[in-house]
Amino acid sequence: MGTREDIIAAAARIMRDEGYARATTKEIARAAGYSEAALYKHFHDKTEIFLTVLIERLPGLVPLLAGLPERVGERAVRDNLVDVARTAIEFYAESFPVSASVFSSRQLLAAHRERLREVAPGAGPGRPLTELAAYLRAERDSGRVPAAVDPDAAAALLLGACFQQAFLLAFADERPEGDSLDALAGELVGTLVAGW
Amino acid sequence: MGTREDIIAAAARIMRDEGYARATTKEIARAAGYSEAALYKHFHDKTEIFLTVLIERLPGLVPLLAGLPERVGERAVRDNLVDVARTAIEFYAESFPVSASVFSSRQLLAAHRERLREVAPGAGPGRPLTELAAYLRAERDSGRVPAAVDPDAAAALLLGACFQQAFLLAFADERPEGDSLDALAGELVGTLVAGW
DNA sequence: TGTACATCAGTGAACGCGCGTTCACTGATGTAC
DNA sequence: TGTACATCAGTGAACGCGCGTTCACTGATGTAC
Repeated sequence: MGTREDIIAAAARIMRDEGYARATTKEIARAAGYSEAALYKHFHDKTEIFLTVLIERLPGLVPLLAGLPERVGERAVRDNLVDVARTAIEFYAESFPVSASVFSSRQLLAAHRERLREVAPGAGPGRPLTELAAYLRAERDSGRVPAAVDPDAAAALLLGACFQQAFLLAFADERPEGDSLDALAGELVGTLVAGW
Repeated sequence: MGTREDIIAAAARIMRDEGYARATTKEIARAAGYSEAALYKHFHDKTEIFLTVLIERLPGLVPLLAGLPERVGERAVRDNLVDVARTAIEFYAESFPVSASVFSSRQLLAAHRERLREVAPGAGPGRPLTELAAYLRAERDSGRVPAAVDPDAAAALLLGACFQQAFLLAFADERPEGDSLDALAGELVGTLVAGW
């Protein structure tokens, strides 16, 4: 792992565990095992470190959702959705404290939006919804989901619930735990698809 | 409006419009029309100002949800839910940037949780879910919602979706706008209750 | 091969700045006699 | 009634601190001849 990666990893860990306010250049440098001055050999300023963490260290939901198209027609739709819900809750719970920091100033938010547009157009917090909706649409076309179901709204309901449940967990300073996580994912999906 | 209220209002406005990082004592004092020193006649420190804003200035969802019990058996359940969804999206969109700031440090989050427990036990970000679930349970008992519906999961789906949609709006720096807000609320509720 | 120079990751120490906070003070209002 | 004192909201100016950032420097590695 190179110096740059050390720095990003340290910054990500501090932001997640201690919060954005505690992620000072001094702390990041110390945790990474370099001098503060070294940070500036690899990044233009502190904002760049933060934005890099946001973009490079939080791919998270992409792997599972990218695999969804292959699951069309495989296993029960319901089981696929429970997988999605479980993963989404875990992902959001871990990333929430870091992502939320982007709202600490208007400029930071704007800079992040801009960066995202340059580096990974189409990505961003709305991406998972689009991908899940695409999966549901495909299943609907193949007849495994009723024609009347609105894929976008269904995706918004399920991922929205996961997002908020993760927020509530983070707020209470709890980690999503195995059994109750499975139960929660099952109940959300069960209720969503109750009429399908 | 007394000095204390002036200060809280100014702090709330700056936090919402500019972000937590910009809400310095200097800015708050200037916006409120007092000296910085005046802040310390009314609050112990800056954290207390912030926590007061969080607790006193964001009652938001309480009014509508408090009115829900009276609506049991009145109007269509679906229409009541659309009202809830519309209000919830607006509320979350406005409060998200401020609430998110609580994650900027672990201590701040802990202090807020503690404060909430002292001042308004039972309140907090999970409260709306509890209240909406109670409403759904009451409607279920009166036969207007199928017995098979899980009120907690249904409330989590609907309010979770509103919460995340508000996040997406805030992220894109957009305000929820009339027509599309109605449409969104309608689609979410329609999809949720499709099978009821 | 040795030698002279260039490059570059990384450092220790300092920098200025803006932050939250505190100080001694003012001036208006209330109170006792 | 006037007078002496207490109280208290609010101020201007300063404080120390920790922040992000920059500086001149080092020492290891690569390169040309």
